[in-house]
Amino acid sequence: MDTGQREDQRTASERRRHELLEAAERVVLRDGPEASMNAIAAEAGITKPILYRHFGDKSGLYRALARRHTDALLATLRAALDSPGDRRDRVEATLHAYLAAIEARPQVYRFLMHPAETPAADGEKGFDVGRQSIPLLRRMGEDLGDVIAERLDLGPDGPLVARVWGHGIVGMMYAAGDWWLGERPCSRDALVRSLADLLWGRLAVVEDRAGSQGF
Amino acid sequence: MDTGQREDQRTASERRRHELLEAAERVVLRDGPEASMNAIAAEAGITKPILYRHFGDKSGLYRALARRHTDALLATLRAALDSPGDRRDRVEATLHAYLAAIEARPQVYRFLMHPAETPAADGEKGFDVGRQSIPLLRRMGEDLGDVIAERLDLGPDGPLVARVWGHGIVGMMYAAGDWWLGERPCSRDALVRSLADLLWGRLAVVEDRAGSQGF
DNA sequence: AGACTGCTGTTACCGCTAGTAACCAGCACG
DNA sequence: CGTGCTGGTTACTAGCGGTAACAGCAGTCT
Repeated sequence: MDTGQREDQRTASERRRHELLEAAERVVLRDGPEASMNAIAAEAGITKPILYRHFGDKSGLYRALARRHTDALLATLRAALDSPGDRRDRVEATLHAYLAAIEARPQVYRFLMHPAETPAADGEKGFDVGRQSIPLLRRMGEDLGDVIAERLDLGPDGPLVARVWGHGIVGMMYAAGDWWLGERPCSRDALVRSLADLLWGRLAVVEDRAGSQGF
Repeated sequence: MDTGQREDQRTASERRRHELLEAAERVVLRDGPEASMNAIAAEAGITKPILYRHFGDKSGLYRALARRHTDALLATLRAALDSPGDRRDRVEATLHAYLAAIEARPQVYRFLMHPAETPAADGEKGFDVGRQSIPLLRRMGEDLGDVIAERLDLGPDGPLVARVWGHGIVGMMYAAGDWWLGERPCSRDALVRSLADLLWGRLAVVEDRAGSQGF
C-alpha cells in the first residue's frame, strides 16, 4: 500500500519543514527580521538551496514563519472577545490580550509587524499601492470586523461600518501599543483604560480646556 | 569678504542637494521605495559617490526625502485641526485632510509609510523593539497628542491620556485609511463618518444584534 | 541484479545591492 | 609655478537573494 508510504514521505517532509522553521525562528529572534538566508541555513545545519526548495523564496519562508504566530495571536484575541462580562469588559480583555502578547515577546511582535519586505519581491506591475500593508494588521482588522458585523446591529450599511470599525480599532490598538511598547509611559492597565475610554466616546463629551480655542 | 563666498558655496551646495532630492523623488515615485542608489544617481545625471557625499547613506537620503512630505502633511493636518466649526466638524475635517492626502498621492503615501527599511542600518545592540516603527506615524501621534493635551481638560493624568489618544486616533486613521485605499469599499465621506461615529462613542451605545451572544 | 525515480544535500555561480577607496579635472589663491 | 579645494569619475569590496548542476542514497519497478 503506497498511501502509507506516501504519508510517511509527507510527514517526514513536513517534520523537516518544521525543523527548518524552528531554526529560522531562532535566527530571526536573535538577529531580527533582516536575518539572511545563509544564516538561517547555517543555523539549521544545511545550505541555502534546501531552504529554497522548501519555501520557494524568502518571503515564502517568512510567511510560513509568520502564519503560526499570527494564528496563535488571532486565536488568543478571539478568545478574549468571547470572554465573560459586559461589552466593555470584553473590549478591555481584548486590548489586554493583545498588549500582553506584544509585551511578552517583543521580538516576535517586531518580526510580524515590521517584516522589512524584501525589495526584489515585486518585479511585476508598477507598484499597487496597498500591496498588502502589514498582513497581520489586515487580518486582525478583517477578523474584528467580522465579529462586530455578526454581533452588533449597525443598521443599513452595517457590514461596511463593521469593517471600518474593525480596521480602525485594530489600528488604534496597534499604534498605541507600538508607542507604548517603545516608551512604556504607563502601566498596561492604564493604557487599556484610556483606550477603552476613547472608544466609549469620552472624546465626545469631555470639556474644553479653559482658555483654549476649543477642539 | 569670504562670508559671501562661503554663503555662495553653502547655497550652491544646498541647491545641488535640492536638485538631487528632486531626482530621487522622481525615481522613488516611479519605481517605488526599493529604488536603487544607482538608479537615483543616474536620474540625477551623476554617479553614486556623490549621493553618498551628500546624504551619508541611503537612509539619510530617504530621511531627507521624507521630511519634506511629512512636514507638509503635518501642516495640512494641523490646519484642519484648526478649522472652524464644532469639535466633530474639526475631527471630520482632519480625517478628510489625511485621507485626501493619501488618496491624491498614493505613491508618496506608500513611500512614507512602508519605507522598506534598509537592513544594514542596525549593527549595534540586539534589536531595540520599537526602534521607531514608522516615523511619520509616531510624529502624527505625538502632534495630535499635543493638540489634545492643550485643548481638552482630561483631569489628572491628562497629558498621558492625551498622548494615548493621539497615538490611538492616528493609528485608527492609519489602518482604516490603508485598508480603504487598497479596497475602496466606500466613499471618503462614508469612511470619515463611520470613523467619527466610532470616536463619538457609537460603539458604546449600539444595540446587540438579535440572537447574538452580545459584544 | 540493474535501471529508474525521488529526495536530500552540496558547490559554484549570477546579477544585483549598498557602500568605499583612489584617482582626475578644473578653478581659485599666493 | 604650485597648492589646495571641490565636483566628478572608475573600479572595487562584501554580501545579498536566488539558481543551475551535480552527487549520494533510499526505495521501487522490470
